[in-house]
Amino acid sequence: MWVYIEKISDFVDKEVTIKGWLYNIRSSGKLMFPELRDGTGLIQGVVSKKAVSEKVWEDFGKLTQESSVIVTGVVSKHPKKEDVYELQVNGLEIVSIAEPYPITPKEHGVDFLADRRHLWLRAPRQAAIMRVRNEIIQSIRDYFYNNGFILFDAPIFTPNACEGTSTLFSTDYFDLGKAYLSQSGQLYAETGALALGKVYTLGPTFRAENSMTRRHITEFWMMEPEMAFYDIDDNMDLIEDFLAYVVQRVIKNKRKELTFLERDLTKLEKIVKPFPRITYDEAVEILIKKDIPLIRKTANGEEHIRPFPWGEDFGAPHEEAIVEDFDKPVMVHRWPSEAKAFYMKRDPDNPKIALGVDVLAPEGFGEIIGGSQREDNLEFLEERIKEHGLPMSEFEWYLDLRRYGSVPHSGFGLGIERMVSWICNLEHIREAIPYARRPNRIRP
RNA sequence: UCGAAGAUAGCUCAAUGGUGGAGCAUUCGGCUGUUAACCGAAGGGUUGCGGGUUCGAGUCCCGCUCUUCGAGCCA
Repeated sequence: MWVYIEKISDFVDKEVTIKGWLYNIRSSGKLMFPELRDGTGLIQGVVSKKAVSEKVWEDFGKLTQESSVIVTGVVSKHPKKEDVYELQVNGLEIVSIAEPYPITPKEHGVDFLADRRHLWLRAPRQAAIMRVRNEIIQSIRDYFYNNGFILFDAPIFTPNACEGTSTLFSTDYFDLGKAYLSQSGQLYAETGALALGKVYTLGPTFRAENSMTRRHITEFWMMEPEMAFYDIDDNMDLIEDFLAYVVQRVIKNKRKELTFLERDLTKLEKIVKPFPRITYDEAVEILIKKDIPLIRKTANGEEHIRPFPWGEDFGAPHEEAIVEDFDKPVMVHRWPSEAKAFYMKRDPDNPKIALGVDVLAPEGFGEIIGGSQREDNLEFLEERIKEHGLPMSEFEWYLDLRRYGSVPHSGFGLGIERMVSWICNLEHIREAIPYARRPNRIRP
């Protein structure tokens, strides 16, 4: 009977068939130990020369790394290791002998591996990450489905820029001139919220930023919920409830994979409600207390400005300093409006403040969520579009949301790959998606 | 875009300005509990590209290309 390796413990002392690939093989005279993988896990086979036919013995000798095989044998417990199973092999059918495989069980450089991403994904580590990614996305879909949200897919081709055109990829669009690849589905999600109440988008987004860091890719998946009649505080309530749900569910269902990735689960287990909420003002106080300067690049080097001046956005060292005292995601809210996007609502009590919130993941993973209450006043929004030099005509449909039954509403955007990086404790975002697109890489 | 480091065998890396090596991978042989198995042998190189200094350059100098790491920008 054909079984998958992840279910192998249900078949102890039974004969089973495994269909998969040879991951590695060791031999010791009259014994061979082929390691088999089938996409769901790894299992070690034991081939004893006296227990198998001469043909099976010889065929095992021909196998190369990643050769595809159908192996039959009896499942047994490992003689020395707890909760580890082996396959006492009695039959082998060779499906295909692999050519010399470039990715050996030894170490490789990241560029070498990235060139062979289509093969690298077969590695147990990469497969574990992909399983965690799958669980994260499924948790997100289940959370929103079970909480009354409607999946509302935003278009990828867009005519306008949400926040300036310098970071947009463009392409020709028939007789209509340029189309841009979406860098956010938010504006469309807002239309969905006013149509359906609570919606979310989940799809690829694109940023033409020449950012060569461990936290950036040019094509990434973003999940953006948008809720009518939610204010900034309702928004933060949702963020912490949602994040805690996803993290706890992934720990529960993907413990084996996270353990394999050497993730410290005690740190993830602490991700439960409530999360710390601090205002931008309080965050600046922390920076001043810790004497973290604002660093400005100048013609002849760097200028260190202290104390940290109110109104400036935070960089990596600032996020680090703010988060290091907490072991949960930190929600920093009520930002200087100057530094924030045109669609964020101004604080009615203080026009210098925008009702935005950034969520900084612990352990130095930085921003994983950006959100806000949206500007719902027609005149204010028109003003903001003018201030940002954006073409009013492109936003008429967006402004209609403020003309026809405008309501307070809020939402946020979560970067899926940053979430995966954080939960798996990855050193680089390139491992968080099957095929990472970066400024210097578009293949394979 | 800026800053730093780097590019040598299929891979990961050594080599004081003086005959380019090792481990792994590959091929062959040995071994009845291996697990990044081990032991023995063999094959494998235009030292990223172009120029310069020198009796002599992988090594020093100049230019270019590419990679990695960091910063900015952001999710």
